Amino acid sequence: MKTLEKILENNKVKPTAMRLLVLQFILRKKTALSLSQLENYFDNADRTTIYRTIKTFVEKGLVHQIDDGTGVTKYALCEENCECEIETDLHLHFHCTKCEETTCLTEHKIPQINLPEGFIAENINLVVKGICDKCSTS
Amino acid sequence: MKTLEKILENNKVKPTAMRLLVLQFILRKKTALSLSQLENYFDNADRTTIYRTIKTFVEKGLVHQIDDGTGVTKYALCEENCECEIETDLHLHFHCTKCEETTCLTEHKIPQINLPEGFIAENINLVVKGICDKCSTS
DNA sequence: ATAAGTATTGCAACAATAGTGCATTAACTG
DNA sequence: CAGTTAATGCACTATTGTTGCAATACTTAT
Ligand SMILES: [Mn+2]
Ligand SMILES: [Mn+2]
Ligand SMILES: [Zn+2]
Ligand SMILES: [Zn+2]
Repeated sequence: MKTLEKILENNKVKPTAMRLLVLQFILRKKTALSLSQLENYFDNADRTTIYRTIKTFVEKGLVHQIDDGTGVTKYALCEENCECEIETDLHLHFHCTKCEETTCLTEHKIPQINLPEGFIAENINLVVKGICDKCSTS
Repeated sequence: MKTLEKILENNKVKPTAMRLLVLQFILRKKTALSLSQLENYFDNADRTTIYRTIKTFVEKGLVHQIDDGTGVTKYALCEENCECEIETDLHLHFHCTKCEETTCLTEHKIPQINLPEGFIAENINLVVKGICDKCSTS
């Protein structure tokens, strides 16, 4: 069980108060989160600070961004030793249309995609929409 | 070769002047387009009218929306007898990071995705980013 | 310990996209 | 032609994301 400070230091991020709080929030949450969720939770913190905190986390490879098709960027913790690019990861994401939560399916890698002649793939984003496990069994 | 009017009527859309012009523009363009591209092209037309024209086209199944990960929704003509949902289609989309054009790869269907227990898929969006055929051969 | 330099934060402002309310105009129906 | 419905134009709003800059906090060298 690593401390919050250790996690930040391992990713070469200086552990400031705000960064520790944001990291704690991300760690506790099992699904991906948006900036506005953080803004609502830390309602006396500055919007820009939260924005730049997440930006730093993304740049340092601590979290990855997810475009789940809702128009709002989501963020989730990277796996340990994760090799994901800055923009996306190789695993697929699930967006539940009922609870509106976005989940990283880290075990489910994106299958091989074959493209027409001349197209060169650099990055792939695969988002499945539907009903998540929690919502389907309740 | 169908006339523009026929295409609209087949989709139960009344052929107004603006709708015909927008449809013509979409038909001529081989790649997906954004609202701002339409706004720039029809620079004396009202933004809202263009917005609602596209919205009507989407609702009537004439075009489908594409979330290509750029943050700007793109629109492209549906194939004939296309069974695509309102939001997305079953084929994959390619976004070129060089020319910034988004292409429908209508022949390339999204492969079967298996999900963890309890997750129910309703819709899948797969976007590949990279270099398109035109940009890779020039 | 102090001063200088660097990193972080807070505030204000901006831009782009998306969307709504409502009055006006055009088209259609009897 | 009058009455009804549909489409358009204008103004305004909301949200997300982003930047500039001044004020703090933190670090490092004298
Ligand atoms: Mn993920
Ligand atoms: Mn398409
Ligand atoms: Zn759910
Ligand atoms: Zn290209």
